Amino acid sequence: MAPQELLRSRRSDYHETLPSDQPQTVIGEAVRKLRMAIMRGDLVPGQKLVEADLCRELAISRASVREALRALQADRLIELIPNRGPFVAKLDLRGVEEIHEVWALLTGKAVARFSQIATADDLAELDLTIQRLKKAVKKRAAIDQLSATNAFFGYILDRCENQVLVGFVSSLVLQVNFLRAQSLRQAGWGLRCIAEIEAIAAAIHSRQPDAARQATERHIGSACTAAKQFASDQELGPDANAQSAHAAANI
Amino acid sequence: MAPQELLRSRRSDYHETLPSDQPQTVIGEAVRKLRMAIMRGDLVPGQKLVEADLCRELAISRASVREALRALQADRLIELIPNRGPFVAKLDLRGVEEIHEVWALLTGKAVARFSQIATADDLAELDLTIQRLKKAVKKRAAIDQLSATNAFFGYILDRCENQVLVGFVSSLVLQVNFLRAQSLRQAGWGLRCIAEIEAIAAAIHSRQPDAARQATERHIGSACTAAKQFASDQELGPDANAQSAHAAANI
DNA sequence: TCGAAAAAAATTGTCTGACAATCTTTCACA
DNA sequence: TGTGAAAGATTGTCAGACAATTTTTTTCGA
Repeated sequence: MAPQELLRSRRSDYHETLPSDQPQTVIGEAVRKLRMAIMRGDLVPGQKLVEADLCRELAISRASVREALRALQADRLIELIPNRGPFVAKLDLRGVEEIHEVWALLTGKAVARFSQIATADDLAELDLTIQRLKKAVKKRAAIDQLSATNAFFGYILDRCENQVLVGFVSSLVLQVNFLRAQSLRQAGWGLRCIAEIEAIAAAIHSRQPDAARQATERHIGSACTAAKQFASDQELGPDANAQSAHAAANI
Repeated sequence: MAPQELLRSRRSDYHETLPSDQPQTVIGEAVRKLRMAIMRGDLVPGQKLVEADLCRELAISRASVREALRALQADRLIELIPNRGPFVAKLDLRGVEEIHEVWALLTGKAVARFSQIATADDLAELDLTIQRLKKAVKKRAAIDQLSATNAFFGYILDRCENQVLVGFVSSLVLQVNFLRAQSLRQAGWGLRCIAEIEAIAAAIHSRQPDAARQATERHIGSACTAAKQFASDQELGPDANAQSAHAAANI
């Protein structure tokens, strides 16, 4: 009923950082908008989407909406249930754990390798992102904090020379981003985050791949703990959907 | 021009083993068929696909074909180039390496965990798949050999309690399967494969997670070496496409 | 004869409209 | 107060259309 306004192109989001392809096509644009809406939490997990509504919101045809939804489905951002339509993907506790587990494994690998091949410039660059992170935490700018964290790992991933790895990590980040955004607000998380990331950086600086990996896994481990507090754990049965759908009506 | 006949449902393939969802919808079925055609090599990497042809082949509408293609695109099995249409994804040497690298990492993790939690029944079950593998190698049944190998790792992955991990590995296998099928024919690969997998099994039996992981990484490492021999390395410029497209005309 | 320019044919991106099959909601009734 | 049937939504899929773009073919001049 009430327009959901997925389309407002609130730029200057940290989101731009991650996936920025396919700008030219209507469908690519729709995928981008929907992805952002989900990451940002405008689209609530479990919420039922109605194709006709999305057509209106995005001002595109149903055929295009459906193509976009297919793409999102493959990213596990939405579920397409036959004859029932698309739902924003929901993560239970276990799902959050699984994602973080793989995330830690992959990122740990990237960090370990990075610590072996990083140049002096790389290290300096990395330290800059840590400065950014500190500033963001100090001024309690949650979004900037996420952005800086992403920049830190993004820099490392970009240099690890494995696009497959980068793609997988991006996909995982996309899936839990809406939880991360919430857990950021948790008291004390900012400081802990700084400490953990500095530990990683220290290990990298001293060229200790294994220590760097372990530090990374610890960091993502605490991110997991934080995220789990916000995961829609309760298996409330069929009501859950209706509920979140309602919650989303007034985006 | 000449019909490509993607549709012939050559069953009793090992392919059924891996991805078997969405049977009920036209699009899901199309995705399945296209996936198999690619894995099997009926659709040559780099080949240009024409939507209208696919409509004819699969006997479905263009809208449906396009939805299916979107799904395949997300799996990196095809590339969708704006205004130029879909192409069967091509892997260069580096791509093959990257895939195997991540594959080894993820599978290594799964094997390590499995070796910690496997029950006696699990171990027995695992040994059965090794018997199957040996039989397949002995009678030089390439397909059965792949099937048995998949069964071995599939069993382990299924028990590792992480769907995300399983999903990623499946996706990777899908992408390199057509290469694996070729490299199987390499002389001596069967025996080496047996030896490597037995090494993994031995480490699992003796509950040595780390040894098991290393053995796994070694195995996938040699699979990578084998696969690389068949990867379309040569960057032949624009002709490459035309060429493979032609090659595929007589499927 | 060879390659560039122009014309023709194919193909893609996207939309509209349609309709049967399948959910959901509503409502009357026991 | 529950329940089953009717009415209303929504999805799955198709057919057809058309501008924009790409590819192929044809035409021509050097």
